[in-house]
Amino acid sequence: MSAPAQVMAVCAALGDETRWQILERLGRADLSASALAEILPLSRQAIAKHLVALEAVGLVESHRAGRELRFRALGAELSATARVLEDIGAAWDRRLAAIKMVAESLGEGE
Amino acid sequence: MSAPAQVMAVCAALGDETRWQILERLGRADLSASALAEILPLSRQAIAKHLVALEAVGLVESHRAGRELRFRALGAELSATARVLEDIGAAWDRRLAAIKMVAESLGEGE
DNA sequence: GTTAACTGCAATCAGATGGTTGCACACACG
DNA sequence: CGTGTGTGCAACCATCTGATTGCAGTTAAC
Repeated sequence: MSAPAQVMAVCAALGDETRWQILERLGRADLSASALAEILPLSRQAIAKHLVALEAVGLVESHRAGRELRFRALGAELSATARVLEDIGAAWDRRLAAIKMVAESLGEGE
Repeated sequence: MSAPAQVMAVCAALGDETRWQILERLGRADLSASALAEILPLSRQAIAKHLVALEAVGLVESHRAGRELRFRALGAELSATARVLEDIGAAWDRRLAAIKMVAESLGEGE
C-alpha cells in the first residue's frame, strides 16, 4: 500500500480551516478548549470535538493543569506524515522523469 | 499565517480513501477516468469528480491521448506540501524542547 | 463545605460531500 | 461518413460532518 491509513487520517484532520486555526494556537502555547473558545469564533464544544479528532491522529496531546485540560501541538506526527508524502511524491516524479527520458531518446532517434 | 491555504487544500484532497486509491494507480501509470472506472468499484463520473478535485490542487495533470483524457500523478505538489508540514512540525517540536529544557533546569534548581 | 469554572455527553440541525443514474455531445476510428 | 467510445453536464439522493444549545457532572479554589 502506498498510503498508510494513518497518513490519510492525518491529512483528513488537516483538511479543515478551523483545525488549522486551532493548531496554529496550540503550536505557540498550551491552551484549554475554553481558552481557545475565547479566542476563536466558535463554541467550546465545537472546539472540543476538533481537539478529539486531532488527538486521535496524534497531532495533539493533552495534560491537566489545575482543573483545566490543556492541549499542545505535537510535531512528531506531522513530520512523520511529511516524510511519507515526500517519499511518495519523489516516486511519482521518478516515474515522470523516466517517461521524459524515453520520450527524449525517441526524439533523438528520429 | 502558519498554514497556507494551498497546504490545507492538498490535505483535504488527500483525506479520502478513494482518492488515495486513484492516486496510487496514477502514480504508476497514466490512466483515463474510464480506465480507472474499470479497475475501481466506482462509476466513471464519481472518479471524474475526484480527478477534478485532484487536478484543482495540482496533485494530478491531464493530457489527451487520442480520444482519451489521461491523468497522471504529480509529485511536485506533494513534495512541496511535505516540506511545509515538515517545517511546521519542526517548529512545534522546537517549542516543546524549549519547554522541556526550562522544566529540567527548574528541576535541577530544586 | 460552597461555589463557580471547566469538562463531558446528548440531541439536534444545516450544509457539504461522495455517489448514482441518465442524457447529450463530440471526435477518433473504422 | 457513420458509429461507438469516451467525455461532460445536470439532477438527485444518502450520508457525513461541523456546529449549536442545553444540561449534568467534577473538582479546584476560596
